[in-house]
Amino acid sequence: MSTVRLTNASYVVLGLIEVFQPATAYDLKRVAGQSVVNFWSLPHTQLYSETSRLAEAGLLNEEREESGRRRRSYTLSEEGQAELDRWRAEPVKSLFEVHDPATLKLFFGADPATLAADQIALHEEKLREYEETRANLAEGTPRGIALALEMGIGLERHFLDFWRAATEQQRT
Amino acid sequence: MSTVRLTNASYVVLGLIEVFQPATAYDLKRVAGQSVVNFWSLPHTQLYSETSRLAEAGLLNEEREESGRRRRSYTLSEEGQAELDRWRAEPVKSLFEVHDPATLKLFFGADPATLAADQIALHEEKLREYEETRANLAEGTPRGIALALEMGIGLERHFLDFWRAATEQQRT
DNA sequence: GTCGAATGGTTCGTTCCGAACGATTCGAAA
DNA sequence: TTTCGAATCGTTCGGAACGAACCATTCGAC
Repeated sequence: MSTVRLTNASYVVLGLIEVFQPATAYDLKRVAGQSVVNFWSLPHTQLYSETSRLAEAGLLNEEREESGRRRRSYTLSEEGQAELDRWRAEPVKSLFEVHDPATLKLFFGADPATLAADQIALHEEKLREYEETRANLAEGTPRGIALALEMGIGLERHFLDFWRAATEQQRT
Repeated sequence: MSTVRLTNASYVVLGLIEVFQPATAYDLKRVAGQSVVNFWSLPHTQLYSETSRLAEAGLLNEEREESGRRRRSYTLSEEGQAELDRWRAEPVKSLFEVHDPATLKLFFGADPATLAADQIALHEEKLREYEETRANLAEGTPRGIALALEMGIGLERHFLDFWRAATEQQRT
């Protein structure tokens, strides 16, 4: 219950737990993998370290199975809920950051057409995934979740347009 | 001259040095700040650690001023050049990753309109920057650099559209 | 010539990342 | 009803990435 610095990764965990509690790190991993990592990427191992960090800080309650897998299961504590609510109401004054290995290589002189072929295939696949998710969205899905999905779909379309254009211009 | 693991950050440094050599970490910081960090974000301190890491590995030559600031100035070594060329020719099999605090908060239930106001202002500012950069682009600018800039501009437009739409839908 | 601001440069503690691995559970074939 | 491979579940660990904080040099204005 020492004070820890809360990062965006912390709020990923708190936010997911709020909805899916009680949940194990593995539960979070599965659900994060098709939602939140699309605009806040993190490795699954961080869900393990972050949950125990937050439990130690008193923002999560931890309960551990006595036998078998000895899973640790988490729920939001009152402090955790309060912290999450506080964060949610607070404004955001910074922009996104991107790590795009393909554009990086393009920038440093790699052949656009070669890059484009691979990137187009990958982005198409991703777009298909998103659209499937959207098709399966339940009735009462919160607005924020639906909006975030639209964000991702729009992003994929943008990248697809970009790489397609990059191939075409090749003839100049 | 031990072997180090080369990361994308390493190629950011190698790629920039190739063009601007001889260059100090500070030189890289300035030039990176308005180009490469837009699609491969990194803190400026990493340019210091990465340059010395690469010098130690023999991919950069380091020369240090004897007096005053005692700046370390770097040039590409033959091995560095070879490594960069190898990397440039190698295909990219992965997609971008994003960290967007605003979409994250949106996803977890923050008010879209409130977020949108701030985000629109920030993205407009960024877009203005990009367009200024484009306006000042020299004649013989390599194609990759121009393309990467278009990528960034398109990205900003996408985010602007998204947040504007998010505000409008508010009335539903 | 001095003083504040801008520039230049680095250190350090923490978080993030991901390869690698080990342990349970499940299902199908023997 | 064992057994073996695949899927699931969970964690460790070393190194890269991050960013706050700080100090030093140089510049410009008064």
